[in-house]
Amino acid sequence: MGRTPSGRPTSFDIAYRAGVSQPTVSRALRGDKSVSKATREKIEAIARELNYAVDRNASSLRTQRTNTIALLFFEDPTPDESMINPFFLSMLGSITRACGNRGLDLLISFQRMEDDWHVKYQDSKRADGLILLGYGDYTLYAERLVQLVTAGTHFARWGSVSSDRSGATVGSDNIGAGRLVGEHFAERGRTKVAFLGHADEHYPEFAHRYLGLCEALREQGIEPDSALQFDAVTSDEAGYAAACHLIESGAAFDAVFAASDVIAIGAMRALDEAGLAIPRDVAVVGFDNIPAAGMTHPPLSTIMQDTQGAGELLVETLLAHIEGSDPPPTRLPTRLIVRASS
Amino acid sequence: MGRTPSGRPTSFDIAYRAGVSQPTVSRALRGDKSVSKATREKIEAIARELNYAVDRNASSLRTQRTNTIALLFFEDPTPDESMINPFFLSMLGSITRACGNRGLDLLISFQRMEDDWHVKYQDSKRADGLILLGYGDYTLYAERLVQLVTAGTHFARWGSVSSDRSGATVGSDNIGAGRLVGEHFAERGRTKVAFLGHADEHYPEFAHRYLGLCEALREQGIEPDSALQFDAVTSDEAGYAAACHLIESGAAFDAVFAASDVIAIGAMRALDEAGLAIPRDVAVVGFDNIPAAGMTHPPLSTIMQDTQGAGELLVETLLAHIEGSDPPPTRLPTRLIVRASS
DNA sequence: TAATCCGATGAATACGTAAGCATGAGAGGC
DNA sequence: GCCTCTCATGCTTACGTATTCATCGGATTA
Repeated sequence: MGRTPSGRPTSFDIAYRAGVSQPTVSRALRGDKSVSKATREKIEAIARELNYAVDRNASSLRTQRTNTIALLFFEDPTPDESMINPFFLSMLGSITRACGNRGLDLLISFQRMEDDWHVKYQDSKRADGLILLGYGDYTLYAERLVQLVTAGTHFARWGSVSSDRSGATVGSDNIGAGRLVGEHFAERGRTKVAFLGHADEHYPEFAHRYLGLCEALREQGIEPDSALQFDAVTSDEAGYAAACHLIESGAAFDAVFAASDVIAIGAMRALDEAGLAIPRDVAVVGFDNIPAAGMTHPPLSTIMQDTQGAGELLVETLLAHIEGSDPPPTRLPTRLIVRASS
Repeated sequence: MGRTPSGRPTSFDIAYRAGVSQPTVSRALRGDKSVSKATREKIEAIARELNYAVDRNASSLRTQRTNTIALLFFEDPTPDESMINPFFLSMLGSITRACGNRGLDLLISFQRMEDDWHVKYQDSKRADGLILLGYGDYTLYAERLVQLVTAGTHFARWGSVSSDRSGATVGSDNIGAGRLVGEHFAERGRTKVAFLGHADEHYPEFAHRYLGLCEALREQGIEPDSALQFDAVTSDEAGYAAACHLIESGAAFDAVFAASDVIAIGAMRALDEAGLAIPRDVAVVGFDNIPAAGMTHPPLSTIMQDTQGAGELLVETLLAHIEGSDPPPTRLPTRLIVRASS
């Protein structure tokens, strides 16, 4: 009696039972200081008893905050839809954790990018902001970013840091990572280093990795040979194909730096089929430290990115942006994991 | 003029500009038949022009529907938080796609299970229902399921189908899959088949796989030896340990059926270290067909589950449940992928 | 003792939408 | 020429919360 006959209890029901008004219930449950301790405890007890939960839609409608962020993936169209880059899955894990720790809900979508992300998520009040995880042609992506910025959308993206200032950005120090690999090869006495991955503005992260590699090699007195760079997007097949082109080119090489582990795995298959021994004939280093990297034959040396920190930082950056500040881009350090392939 | 001075436009702003009332705007944008074509088009044009998006909180508050579902993971506590079972990641992909196709938003959480999922998601109107993906001790999980059922929560879970009827369930035909493996080994002339994975009520999916294996072997006149079953949860290390126990037991065996690919991968390492050749000395078959299964040495034979169909079916089942029906449990067929390990 | 102030609470309202009911203008039948 | 019927639209309200403002009893101060 005295409450909604059927269905979930509302703050009015709690209020009725506690002999107070609805606003007092709202205040009590939100921890407002102005509610006396006795009243608060009474209300909390009743709320627990009735399994009461604040209606998030009503709450969000009133406060204009959802405490939800949307995680969106941008990717090159692939034939196999079900494959998700393992590296981004690891990011997904760290982002979910970062959100969980802050009491934020996480909405995810792998849908191909459309024109209206800002409309669909922020303008419709589904989320307070967006986190963008992308791999694929950056120049296509960049257009959308500009749209988002002009629409006033709050977002933080993972990617190449220095390319421009379209919104808040967090990324690995790709140049530094490339340098690590270059130095590593130089130490091992490798001088003819091939790079498998795009090295142009369409894939700025890959380009930076290549740039760092070249810098380090030059510092060691080794002149990198641009004829040893072969385009590849992140896929097994692209890695295989790029390695085949490298082999067919007839150019001499004793090391391969693949712009991602997935590329490296494809490349190792090609090298193997060509009768080249790893690491004796060719040292191979990948990028991302995906789980599979530890299971190849031989196990793949690779660059580990700080996915844990990345998730935290992306969420933190996004929240700062939502609060109105303009957080500076951040570059995260990387680490070289040396395994048997190099 | 005539609209909210700053901020997003509302249906009232659209109405004002179109010279109609707010309800007409609402109806027009929802495709209500009772709005004339001319009016509808006018309203749609203005809405597009103003970048109008329906406020989801207001809409959900009014309709009591969120068009959102929550995807929750239940798992055994692991030391390494960042590792997510690759099989479930593949499910994640198919579920996101299934949701996307239906215009549903997907909320995800990997948070350790708490007492109040129903409160947190359904009672608070964050989601219309839940999809539960779990691996880990089922008996712990089952308690929560009962709570959810008694709370009237809408949910669909992935898992062992026949164990009980706590809510809507979708799962693979694990017994049938076990039989496929048993028949496969029998064809290959293997008679002493070990099983790595729990086979009790705590892990009913694994138990069914074992059951199917035993059935098939018996039909081929081979009596399965329960001394060749060794417990293992899904982890690399558990698989390695189980295989070591098997080897140390001194029992003769010429085949290993691992309850998951991750277990199989750990087991192959142990077999390798023990100097046993795969498949010459021991044939190995895994379960799940994770991406890494194709990259082991030798490539791992395994059971492929229909993750694509599973995602669709889970979403479909959940929606049916939300609509009030009580969908029957569904068992999805599996397929044996024969690679070099068997 | 009267003026003041503070802590705790209640009354009223706004957030933006969707749905039920009422209304009015034509169309058609007789 | 009147009545009914349909179609398109407007009026009003409810969804459940959080916030602003007003209130009121009691404690504090001069």
